[in-house]
Amino acid sequence: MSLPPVQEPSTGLRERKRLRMLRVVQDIALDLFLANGYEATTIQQIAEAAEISESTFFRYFPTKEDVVLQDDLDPILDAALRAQPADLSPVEALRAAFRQTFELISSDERSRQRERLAFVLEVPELRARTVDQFFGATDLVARALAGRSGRAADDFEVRVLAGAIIGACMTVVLALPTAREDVDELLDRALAQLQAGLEL
Amino acid sequence: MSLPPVQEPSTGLRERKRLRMLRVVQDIALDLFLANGYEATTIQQIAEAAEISESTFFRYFPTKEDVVLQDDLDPILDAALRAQPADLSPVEALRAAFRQTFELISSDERSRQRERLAFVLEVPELRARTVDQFFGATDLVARALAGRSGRAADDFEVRVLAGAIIGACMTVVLALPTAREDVDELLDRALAQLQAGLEL
DNA sequence: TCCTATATGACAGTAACTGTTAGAAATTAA
DNA sequence: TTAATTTCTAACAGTTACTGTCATATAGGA
Repeated sequence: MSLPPVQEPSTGLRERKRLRMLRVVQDIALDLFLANGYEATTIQQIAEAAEISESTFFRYFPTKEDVVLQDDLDPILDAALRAQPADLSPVEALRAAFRQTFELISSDERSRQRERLAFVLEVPELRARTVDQFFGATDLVARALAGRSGRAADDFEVRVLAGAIIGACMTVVLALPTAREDVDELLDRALAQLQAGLEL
Repeated sequence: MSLPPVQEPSTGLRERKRLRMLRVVQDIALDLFLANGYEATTIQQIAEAAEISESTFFRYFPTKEDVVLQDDLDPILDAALRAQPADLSPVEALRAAFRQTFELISSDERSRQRERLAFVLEVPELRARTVDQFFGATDLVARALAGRSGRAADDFEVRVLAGAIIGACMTVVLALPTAREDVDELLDRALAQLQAGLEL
């Protein structure tokens, strides 16, 4: 089960070369950041290490932050969630979607991703950018809940429930860098707790 | 019931003058932002309009964002939450704390605050900065939950529950600009839904 | 009233971007 | 293969947020 690129259609040499170079730049940048710190590393240094111009850097990534943040996981999770059978409960569907998505990440890539996440959470500038991911995820879950319950996606109660679910997942992500368990196991525990009710 | 300054101790003339000027700058800056847009408004323009130097602006606010974001509400909410009687359920305590905090805001200030919130949510740079407020709020709630349930604040289940509560509140904040109801009413509805269980 | 501490303004400098332009490389057509 | 066209790239100048330094001014205390 290999991880397919999101947009297959444009498969010219130029596009593939660009994509490959883009990943290389991300890799080099992360190494530099981890070694010398985020602020201390300039885009000029990244450009020099990757042997591209600063112009090209900004054509690849709109901001310095995006060189760390950009990945293709969101649409994959989205697709996985939509692909879940309709008779699953919303939380069950989410649990399954998470599991499938994380299975796509190979085990050597997994430690790197974990390192990246820890770094994102500890750099204020990068951590801040995760808001929109949370908001987007809430939208996603709200739509899934709406589809499975027959209510509107902008229904207040649907949105509150979606927010509670994502909020719980959020704490898992935060706890991850210091936890010894795997992501999917912690997510599973959190969602199971929600399914069982909110009591302590 | 007037809104007391957070740090009473340093009440020198210099300090009061500084604080008053700081609020004036915030007010002028928000007007400029609302009129011309966040990015289009430079710090130079704000400084000129407020008749201070750019140096002074940055001595007041560490970043351009903070001139919009900085306020004293967080410690007040914190104090209100701590002041709730111990026999209230966690969610009940939170509802009461919210109600008390919002009562402190006078009605003419309230529309201004609402305008500000809508603006913060629509400017990516400002919206991004709300993450840490969410994380901080989750910590706050986790501690409150821990204190009321006799469990540790870093207990996994405590944190998941705190995350779910804050996640639900988050959707309320997001819905606020387009809602006709008041904040405290919507928060109350959301928290009541959580208390009743997570079903739809 | 003098002395000290702190706030302020002016200045120079850095780094993240933005926009433009010329040239190189890849795609398409002949 | 060659020619025409499109698209990617490098180089450059310019703007703005932000940092650090230094001289000056102003408030608080003796």
